[in-house]
Amino acid sequence: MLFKRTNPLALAVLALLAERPMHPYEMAQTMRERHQEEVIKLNYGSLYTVVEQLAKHELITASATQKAGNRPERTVYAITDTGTSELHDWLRELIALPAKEYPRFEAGISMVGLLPPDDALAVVEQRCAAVDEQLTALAVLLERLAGMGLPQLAWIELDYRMAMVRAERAWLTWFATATREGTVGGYDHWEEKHR
Amino acid sequence: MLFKRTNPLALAVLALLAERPMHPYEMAQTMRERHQEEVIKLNYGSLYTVVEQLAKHELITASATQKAGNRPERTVYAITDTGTSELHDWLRELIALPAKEYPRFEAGISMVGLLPPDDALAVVEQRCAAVDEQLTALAVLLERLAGMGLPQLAWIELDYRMAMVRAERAWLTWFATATREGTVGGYDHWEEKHR
DNA sequence: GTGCGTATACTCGGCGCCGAGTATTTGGGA
DNA sequence: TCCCAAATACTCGGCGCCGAGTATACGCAC
Repeated sequence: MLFKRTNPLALAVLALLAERPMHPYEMAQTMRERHQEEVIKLNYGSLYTVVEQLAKHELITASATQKAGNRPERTVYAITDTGTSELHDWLRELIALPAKEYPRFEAGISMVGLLPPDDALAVVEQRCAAVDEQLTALAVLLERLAGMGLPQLAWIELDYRMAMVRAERAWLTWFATATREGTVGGYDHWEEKHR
Repeated sequence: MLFKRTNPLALAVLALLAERPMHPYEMAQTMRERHQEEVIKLNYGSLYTVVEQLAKHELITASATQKAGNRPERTVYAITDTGTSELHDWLRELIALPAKEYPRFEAGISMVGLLPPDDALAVVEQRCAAVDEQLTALAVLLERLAGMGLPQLAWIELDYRMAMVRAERAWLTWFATATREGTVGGYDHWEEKHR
């Protein structure tokens, strides 16, 4: 059976083991420290299943079982050669080919016509405010990282997200004003239906 | 047990039944016709489980089991009052509150430093091309829908997506040139590491 | 030296999602 | 009228993901 590139957590594991051998719990710690959990969903259950999968496909191997002090045994894993090439291939694929995804907001906004126009306007304005907060939070974080002397490449994904969130913000303001002024195409029918 | 707003397919089911009673297979057909499957992931397995869940929570009810011709029995469902209010509440939540999501590309680009700069440039340029195709496909679709006389509200989610894809395209060209010219922060170290 | 909160390290049962598979019916061509 | 492809309508076993739960060990206070 071939390895399936489903859970990006497996990618993170490969990337971490490309640096140095680790045991699963340490991977989690490291991901936390580096704010990687912002980009890749992490939870313990998935982590251990993913590690097991990778081991089964020999992309990583249990390199040692240490016992530090009287702690329970820890299985330390290391990346293999096939693992390294899988890491690079997967990475290339992830960047080169846009994946079909289903953002929740798209689902929501596609049915906005089911809400009365003034309700719709209200919730869109709420989202505007929330998105503004995301934007300032991101700006603060970028400031801090740049201040720490980290190069842009180390937080390039935040740069990307900033651009995306800004674009959403712009679209939301457009839609809000178009709704407020009744200039969005089909407004008359919309307004009439909810009276 | 409370109903959990996990699978957006359940939202689609509620929205369809808000129009008129239907049996599951008909829901799928309708979603296909309206290109809703572009926005909300649809597959038969999930559809029937989701319908069952909704019925269990009395957001919908089996209103009849028809037998058209000699076809197998079909269970027709209808939305309830609690179902209708659930639909509106969920919709409001979906629009008002940005959900934490994990786009695959963010995961990929966050590790772009693992690839040698010229490899990275190549895959980013591949993505540029792919995104351009998405853009023209979207433009064609929008053209067609507008030509059919449908109001903008009927395809507002495509308008949103268009804005997002455009923003991604812009960011990609920026990153590509910054990589090509070596002006992205940390380039020297990146280039040096892969030699 | 004893108590207790926190960190460490992992487990496990369940549940939702998936999609290929099944069985029947309809429609159209030869 | 016989056959086969396409449409109709749903089923089911499996698998990946989840996150609360468990158990031990360390360190700090008093």
